[in-house]
Amino acid sequence: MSSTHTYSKKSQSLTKNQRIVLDLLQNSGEPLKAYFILDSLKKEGLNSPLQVYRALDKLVELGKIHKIESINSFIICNNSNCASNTAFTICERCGKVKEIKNKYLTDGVSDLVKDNQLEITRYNLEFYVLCKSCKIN
Amino acid sequence: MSSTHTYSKKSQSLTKNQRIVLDLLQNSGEPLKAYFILDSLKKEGLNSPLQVYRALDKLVELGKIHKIESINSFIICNNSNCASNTAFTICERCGKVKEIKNKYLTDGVSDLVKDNQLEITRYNLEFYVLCKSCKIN
DNA sequence: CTCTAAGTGTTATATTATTACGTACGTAAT
DNA sequence: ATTACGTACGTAATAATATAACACTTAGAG
Repeated sequence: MSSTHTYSKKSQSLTKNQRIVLDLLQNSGEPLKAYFILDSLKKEGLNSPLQVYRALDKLVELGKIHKIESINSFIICNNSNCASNTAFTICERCGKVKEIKNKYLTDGVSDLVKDNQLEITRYNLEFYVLCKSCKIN
Repeated sequence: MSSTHTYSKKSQSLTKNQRIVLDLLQNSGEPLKAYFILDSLKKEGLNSPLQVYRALDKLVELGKIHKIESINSFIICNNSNCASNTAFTICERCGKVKEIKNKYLTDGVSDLVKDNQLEITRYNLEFYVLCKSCKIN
């Protein structure tokens, strides 16, 4: 028999602010900066940096987005279940960022580090590259 | 034939500001923040953030120090020849940072990434860990 | 000596992020 | 139904991090 409740738990769903920030990042697909997000969502009712940062913090915690530390930007997560371990390439010339999905890579890194007798709780890998189109032109 | 010039390049020696910033990081061994460095070196004649950032930028470029992006801090380089590729562990509990020197790790990462058909120009890896003493206590 | 690249010193300002405080609201225990 | 609690919200103020612009100086190559 199913629950008599017809509504889902609050903890399963995002709040309005979290939702609109996530949607923006989702639609963009690119890394966005906090204050850009703020400007973009002024019309949705976001008025202060803190509202943005709180939403971003929560979304990072949930693994729905990632922070790219070296450019102070946030990007939608392309994978599933990578709340703690992330890897990106960033083109040095055009700035394009991609999340590295290759399981071989991330597993391999984990193994290498484990061999080094470290207890890893999470990691963030940022590879600066020359992307294909920038390599050509 | 080789050049007839006997270079004693300027690039071999650091300027005063670069020197005192490097010395501070060397003596500290810990990651330091730019404004902490500024405060610490007021007595040596550093008066503005820009003086610190310029010295830091140059030292990073020379590979003598590294920036740890996720904590906006700078640390003396423990290796040699790692201007472009760096890897750190950061303890989640006590904040202690160590540069990973294990050649096996960095070579391994390079290989993994090459297999992934990326042309890497440099990378920065930040592993959050529980360090030995924090694991015990 | 002269030219040039790199560095300096200073002021002002831009960018990124957090503290502090009070309010609102959903959930679970009483 | 009332209370207590945890989480999120809104707002103002401010802290922390980093760069722009400008004029001047210095070191080294030629």
